[in-house]
Amino acid sequence: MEKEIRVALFEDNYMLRDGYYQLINGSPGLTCVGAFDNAGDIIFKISGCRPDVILMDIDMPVINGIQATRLVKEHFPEISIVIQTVFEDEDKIFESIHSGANGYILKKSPPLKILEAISEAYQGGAPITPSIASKTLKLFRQTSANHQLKSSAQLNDRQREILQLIVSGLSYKLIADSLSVSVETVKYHVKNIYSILHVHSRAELMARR
Amino acid sequence: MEKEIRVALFEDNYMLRDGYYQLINGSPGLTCVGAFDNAGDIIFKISGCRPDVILMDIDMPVINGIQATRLVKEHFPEISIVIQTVFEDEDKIFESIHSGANGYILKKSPPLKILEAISEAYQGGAPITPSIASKTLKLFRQTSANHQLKSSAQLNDRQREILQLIVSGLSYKLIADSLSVSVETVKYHVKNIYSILHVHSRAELMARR
DNA sequence: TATTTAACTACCCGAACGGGTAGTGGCAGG
DNA sequence: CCTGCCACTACCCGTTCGGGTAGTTAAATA
Repeated sequence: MEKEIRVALFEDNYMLRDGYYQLINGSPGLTCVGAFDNAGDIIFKISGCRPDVILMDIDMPVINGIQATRLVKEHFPEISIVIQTVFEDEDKIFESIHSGANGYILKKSPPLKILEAISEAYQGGAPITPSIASKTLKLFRQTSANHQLKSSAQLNDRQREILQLIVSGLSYKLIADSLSVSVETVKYHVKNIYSILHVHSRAELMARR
Repeated sequence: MEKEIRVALFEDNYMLRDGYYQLINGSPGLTCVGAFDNAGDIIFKISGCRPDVILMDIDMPVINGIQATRLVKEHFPEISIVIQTVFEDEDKIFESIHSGANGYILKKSPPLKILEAISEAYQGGAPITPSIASKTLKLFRQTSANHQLKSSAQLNDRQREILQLIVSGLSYKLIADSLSVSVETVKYHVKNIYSILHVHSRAELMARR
């Protein structure tokens, strides 16, 4: 018999975590080597139990599943991570993919599907719920389609103008003065820019170029 | 008689502003075409009075003299700006120079020196108090000396490591987790990095590269 | 051994930021 | 005329940042 797949679990809901734990350990070929209710200090936790696959809840206290995924992938790129969520939120999917997650499934998936997802991820596959799959395709069309002219394409003139000032290191107030509009207006545009480019801060914005 | 030098005044202290106004208008060859107690909406104000030289207080409400200078230089690079301050603060000098100011003098300078500074700035000179001059030289040695290996030289290993994560767009919390240290420690290092590189935010930091 | 320095941890506070919601006026197309 | 869209303004709220201050520990130096 070949090696068992070592699985670690991150899920803040006690009932769910316990359920998954039973489910995994009850499956031949799978062992749950760790179950945690948050992803704080996740690198340390991972170092302790050395999983092959991580089943990661997306909504957790301390740091969320996406951030946690990014961290793990930085230190242990060989570990497969399956992100699990209740939502089919477009942004969450986008971020999950970009955080390096291998799969993205819904919590409402039947237990059998979850076990399949773990195995599939371990074998190098990309377990994805069909409804998720279609959304990722849509996102890929939007973004990696162009990919380099992306950054400031798909922005209108005003947004591009403000983006320019943002990346010059100016604050809302300075941008507002520079354009002779209110600070609120600047915030309005920046919000839209963030949303279009799928970032959430100046730092992320500037890192993406 | 040649054209008079048109001077605009930004100074929040009423007494001083009035004094300067009298001083300038009392000098042959100089006209005070505007005196304001703050630099809010400065582009509009400047557009209204079209000065050749601006005498700018560094400490003002709404937006400070350095920010104001940056704005003016963006829109009217031909206007000469003399920054005036009570402090000989190293950082302020550094920022003033980088904001594009033409001169930097102390408020305690005698009136005659101030008038000279205005004329000198108008003629393309760089009026600077001697004590300021020596500090600028020191700063230049530190920074523009290297200029491109600057950014991460003069930082130690730990600081360079954290800088790397900062420019990747990570938050304090994520950096902390990534390095397995406390958020406070990360803040500590970032503070030092900012201080060394003379910036005050992620945005400025990333703009400088 | 005493002193100093570097790296780290911690707490505090005000300002800036991110994100949500909502309302205005103008202009285009139905 | 109504509807939708767009640029803009505004307010709210929770979080993050930036910066000041201070205390700990360990190593280096005197």
